Amino acid sequence: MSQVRVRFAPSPTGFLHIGGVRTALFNWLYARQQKGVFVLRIEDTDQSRSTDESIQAIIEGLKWVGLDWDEGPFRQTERMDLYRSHALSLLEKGRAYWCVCKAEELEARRKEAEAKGLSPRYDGRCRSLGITNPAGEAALRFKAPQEGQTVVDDLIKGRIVFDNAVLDDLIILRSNGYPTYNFSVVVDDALMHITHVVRGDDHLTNTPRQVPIFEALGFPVPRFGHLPMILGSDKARLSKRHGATSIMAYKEMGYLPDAMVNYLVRLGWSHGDQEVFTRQELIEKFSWDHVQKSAAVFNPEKLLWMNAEYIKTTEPGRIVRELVPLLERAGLGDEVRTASADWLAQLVVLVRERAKTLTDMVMWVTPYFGQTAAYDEESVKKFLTPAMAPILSRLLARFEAISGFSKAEWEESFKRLADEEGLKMGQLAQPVRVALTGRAASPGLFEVMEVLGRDRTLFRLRKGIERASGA
RNA sequence: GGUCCCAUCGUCUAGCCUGGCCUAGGACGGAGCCCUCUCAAGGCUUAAACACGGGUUCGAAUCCCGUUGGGACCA
Repeated sequence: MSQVRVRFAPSPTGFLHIGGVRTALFNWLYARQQKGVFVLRIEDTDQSRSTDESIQAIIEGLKWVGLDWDEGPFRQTERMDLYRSHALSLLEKGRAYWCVCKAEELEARRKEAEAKGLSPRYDGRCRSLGITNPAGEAALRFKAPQEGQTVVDDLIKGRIVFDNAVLDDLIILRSNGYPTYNFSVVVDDALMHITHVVRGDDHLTNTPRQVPIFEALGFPVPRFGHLPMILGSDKARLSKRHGATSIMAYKEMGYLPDAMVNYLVRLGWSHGDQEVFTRQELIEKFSWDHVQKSAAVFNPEKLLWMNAEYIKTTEPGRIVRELVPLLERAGLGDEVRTASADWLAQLVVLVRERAKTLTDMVMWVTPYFGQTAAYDEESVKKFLTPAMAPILSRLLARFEAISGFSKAEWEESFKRLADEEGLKMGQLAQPVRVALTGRAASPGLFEVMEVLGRDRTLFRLRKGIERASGA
């Protein structure tokens, strides 16, 4: 058994799409599992729509989700000679012919055929003309088989039979000298020795057109696999209307690449009831026969849940690394630089089960930087009332009386005071919470104090008392 | 129009190949309860699906045929 070689072959006409990432992911998983080779190929034959920025976006996106390729990126525009020479070799072999039909004529005949209720395929009128040296504009057409069947044993859909009688002689080289999509793909896949062509469902009907070309060229025909599409909530093909579709948009929104990969792989693939997989597990457990045949609706809520799972379980240090750039962007650069790695990790642990995204986390983590907390006015009004001031002062006095900081000790002291004042825990906790964090919602009070440390806890408590009694 | 693909809770899916263990399981989301210093997280409970119609069979979500409905491609 020869080595598995798979490829991801996007066309660079915009950002890297979620669907593209999933196609790449399935190929990548299979390559890694089979100790095979993952090739990246840029299908930029359509030069009018291809841009260098898009190529960068593809590379950037794949890197972000950690899908590394072993060969490439190859660009079709650098391989034009190959397509031309192989097209001409088909001509020599008598498997292709020059067609001098004009575009307008073809269009007219197509309409006519359609009007008669016939299928609008090329009628093959140049097929037997045997043109050797076309005078004017001419395209090269492939002599497609006209009888028999083309059978594709699809990795995902199973056995599919196509009648060759419905195939027409498709153009492989346009009159301008450029190869057509169906031809360049075949040449590339053949020359790159791709063993498994795994791509979107939308290419399924291209397959019976491509298989005879492999054969005519004398190349082995690869296995094919067609992945179902990803749909939006309205079951239409996923598009901007459904929200973000660019993979990098998810980075911007604070998603973790591992969460993204985990969510995407579960969109169409399953392993019993398991939802969360390490990357190693995915590589080991992935299999084509558990890939769903039908299209799947992209569900942002489940992705969000998945991301929260990863935020909760990923090693804090790694979260810190992802978070720091976002904190810098939020204007906390100086504070972050003076903070220790351990403290930042502690901070992540403090808020991690409340944050569903890294962007979320920035919001949760902000109050713990700096000497003072920014007050949320509504919370202040509600909890830092003049009536609370004397009680908070007594709390401050007790805390000050304890040298050093011990969570257990401070908590005990806090509860005793609440008890003596005839207050429920919550009645005392909320004002303190606002004093310490500026907000009415936060992690557990004593964990907050621990992260703040003794000095800042006391400082913020004093500030809170000032605020409650005066201003 | 032709060819091809697809069809289990709102969504992702298990089960289908190798019929009975399925009064159809899990997950997200929803509802409710519990926990609780707030917000979360967590725990428990709950509603919710085999597209339809025929066959085959003692028995069908599972096999076969058809219908319907989606989708892709070719233009």
